[in-house]
Amino acid sequence: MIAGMAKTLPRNADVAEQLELLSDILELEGEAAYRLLAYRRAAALVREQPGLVAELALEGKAKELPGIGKTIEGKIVEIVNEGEIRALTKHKALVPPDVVEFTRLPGLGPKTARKIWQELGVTTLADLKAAAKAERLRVLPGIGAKLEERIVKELSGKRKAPEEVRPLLGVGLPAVQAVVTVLRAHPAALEVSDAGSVRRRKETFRDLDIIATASEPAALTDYFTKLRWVEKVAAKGESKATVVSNDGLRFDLRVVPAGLYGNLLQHFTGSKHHNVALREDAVRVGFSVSENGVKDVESGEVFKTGSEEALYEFLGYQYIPPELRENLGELEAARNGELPELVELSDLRGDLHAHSTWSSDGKNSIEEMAAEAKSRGYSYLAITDHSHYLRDGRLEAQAREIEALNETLGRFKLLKGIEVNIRADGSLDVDDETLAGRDWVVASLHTAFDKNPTERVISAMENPNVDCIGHLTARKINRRGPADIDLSRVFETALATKTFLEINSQPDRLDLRDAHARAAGEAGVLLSISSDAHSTRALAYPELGVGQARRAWLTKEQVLNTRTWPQIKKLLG
DNA sequence: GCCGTTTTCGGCCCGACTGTTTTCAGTCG
Repeated sequence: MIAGMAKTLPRNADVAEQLELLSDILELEGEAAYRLLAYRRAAALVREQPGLVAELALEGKAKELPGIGKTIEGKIVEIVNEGEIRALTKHKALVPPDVVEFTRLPGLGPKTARKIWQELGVTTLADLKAAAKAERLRVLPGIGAKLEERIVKELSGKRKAPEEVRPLLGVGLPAVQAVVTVLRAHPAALEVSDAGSVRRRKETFRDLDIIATASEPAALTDYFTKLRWVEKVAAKGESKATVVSNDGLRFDLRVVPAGLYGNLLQHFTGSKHHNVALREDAVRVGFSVSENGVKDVESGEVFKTGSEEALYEFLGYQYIPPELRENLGELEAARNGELPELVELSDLRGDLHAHSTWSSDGKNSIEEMAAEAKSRGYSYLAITDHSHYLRDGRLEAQAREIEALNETLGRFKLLKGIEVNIRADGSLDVDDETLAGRDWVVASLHTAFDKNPTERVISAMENPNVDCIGHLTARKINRRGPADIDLSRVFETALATKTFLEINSQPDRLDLRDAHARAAGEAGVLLSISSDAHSTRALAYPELGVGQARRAWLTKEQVLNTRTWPQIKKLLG
């Protein structure tokens, strides 16, 4: 690329999408499965990278990522130079676009879609529905009345939203924790745990998984389906049930034999990619791993365990915390005994981003916020009300209130903070002299997210009064995508200017997100985990932020507010 | 197409469920 040439590189999501589409199309053409698997793995990997994989590909460094080789790297370069993978352009012309859509229908996979297309000449969704209605699909071997019926039903329903909305962790986590608590109290229950993506603290989820052992499995399952908030029982057997709650959340309970609890908890915690990689590793040393145990292929002996820890140990790994189980390097690190000791919620000593009624959207007074922070065991709380509500002498009045309260709070300290806006031109909406009088200054983007966001953040960091950047990309999960921030430049500037970055714990922000926070940590940037609370209740949000920090492989040392306020002050220089 | 604590060639996770079948392929997680 020519130096200085402003060329917009494709986002990782776009690269991944092209790789996935290519594999879908090739599969419909009958291509060998393992090439497709390689594309799909590469796509999944690309999605989870913090930096632009396209940039790495241009430098010839994308193939250092496990799962990307010379060929796929070349395809990514094609996306940069020509907008699309050449093979994708070519093969798109060979397979009717609707045939790819066929496979999105539940129960209809690539093999069946291919047969319908090739042998019946059906190429559009409308034709497919008509053929199913006219019972013309059942002439094909392997297709019967049931599938025809299903196709008609699926295609008759109102068009589903193009992308399914996944509920937020902040909604699912308390919900699943409440159900786990209720089930544990049942006399038949022995062990009960959350599982699945929520246990891994992934930012959104599809359903909520619970694993249990019980003296009487049927009794526990039955109790589960009769809890008062259950609106619908979608499936129910002796040891497995699925229910939908009155707020639309899907809960899955599996009651498993005690002797297999470790194997099954591991299996149902996932992620899928982690489990696949773990099983591949095991195959190489002669073990076959499944939810039913670890089988020694040669002797036929099966290792079953009630403990997840024992399972990882048996396979030759350190115990891998659920938050790390994404096949992003944790297996290798665990094999070598190099996993980091992850930060925990109880490590937090204070909160550096919170609002009070001085911000018009705040629900509680400073006094109430302080009492709640104190009761959480914190030794400090930064009140960072929005700058625009603190004009015309209100800032001074607020400061006096904080000072007066500090007289009454013993060793607990309220910090005079402020959250300033980074304007569209990169300047701050509060003058330097005012900022210099505050203990703690957070600067955030709140508007014009597509207007030079990187430059604006950098110019804010270069102001010596700014201590921390709030919610860096300003995304709102399911509502607004992230601003296009050049992370490596931001990290570089953060280190040079001694500015911290935040993991904002608001359920719909979680910003920095996991991959970004991991990259920040690797770059040596310290991160604060803060609530951005606008009410006393929201001071509990850092549980979610700590989840993201753990997914980002962060240790206690890499998190700023595991320190006391005097220690932080020293770092501010 | 990718990759190596046997390997640069010859493998590539595992099982449950479903609908279609008389023994299994395809789909799903």
